[in-house]
Amino acid sequence: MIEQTEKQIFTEFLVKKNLRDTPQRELILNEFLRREQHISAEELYDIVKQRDRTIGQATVYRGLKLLCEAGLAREVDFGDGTMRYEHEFGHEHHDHLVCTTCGKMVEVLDPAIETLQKALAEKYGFSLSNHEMYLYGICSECRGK
Amino acid sequence: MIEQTEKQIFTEFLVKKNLRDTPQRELILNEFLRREQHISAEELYDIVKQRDRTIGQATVYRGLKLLCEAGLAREVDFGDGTMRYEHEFGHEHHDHLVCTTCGKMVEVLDPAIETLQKALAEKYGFSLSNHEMYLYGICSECRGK
DNA sequence: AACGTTGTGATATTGAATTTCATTAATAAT
DNA sequence: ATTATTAATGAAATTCAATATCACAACGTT
Repeated sequence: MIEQTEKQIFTEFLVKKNLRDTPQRELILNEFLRREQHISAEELYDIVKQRDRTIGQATVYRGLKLLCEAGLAREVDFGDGTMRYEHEFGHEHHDHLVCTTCGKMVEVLDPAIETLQKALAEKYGFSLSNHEMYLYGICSECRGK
Repeated sequence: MIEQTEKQIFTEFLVKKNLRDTPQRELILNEFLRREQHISAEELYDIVKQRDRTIGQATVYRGLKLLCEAGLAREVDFGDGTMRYEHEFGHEHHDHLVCTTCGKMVEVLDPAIETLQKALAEKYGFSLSNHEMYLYGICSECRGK
């Protein structure tokens, strides 16, 4: 069961960092794992509030940060002023192809591009640690109209 | 003289849009053109204030928006919560290679990557209109330490 | 000069994200 | 177990970039 593994990772992370396993953190983790879409801290806050009326928004922000540190979540910035979070575990690195008309988002990966990126960085003496690539265009459906 | 050309572009843009040529807009344009680095609205505001003590910050924000619309500036988002602006005119499209240690930034362009990006988008039925690519790594100087 | 339009600057507002801090809960020590 | 220690929480305040509001000023036209 994958979720089991992710919870294990989180628990191990907390232990290693000398952080505590709290009901709030469990709840944040569970609700985050339960959905596959990109989600903002505020959206997740609304969701967890339904299960724990007293949870604070700061706790959700803090919790999502922890998930990132634990390698379970990753920040995604679509440039609309709100940071979103996506699953990291079980999802290989990928880039994003976004339709500027309907907002549809496709996760893409091109090994050839990845290789060239590394080579490009090295050409300038950089050792590449990570990258972000967002491709913006119009999807076939939107173009059909 | 390049600046002349850029001012001409701006003037033509204002005429075409039925907007007025004001001293504030001239000042914002001039001070923006005068520096080559990426600059934030707030930074530019501090600069133009030295020449016009009464200029408002909103005017600078609005002015930079106009420069973007006129094709003279482009927004760059390094993900630190502040939007920066770079020259667009006379600067072909390029991507960014950023050192995560010292913050050094290099403008890069790889035609092979550009081609593959287009192909990748088309593979998913998207017609690519633009893209953003940020490569993060450590430069040779920082690695030497 | 009078009018309508656009621009400006001061201020207020927004909205995401973070900080503060008193209180509460989890862990460790006894 | 009880207590002491430490970390986490929640409410509220704060930060900061960016935007909106609005009275007033500058301009252009007739």
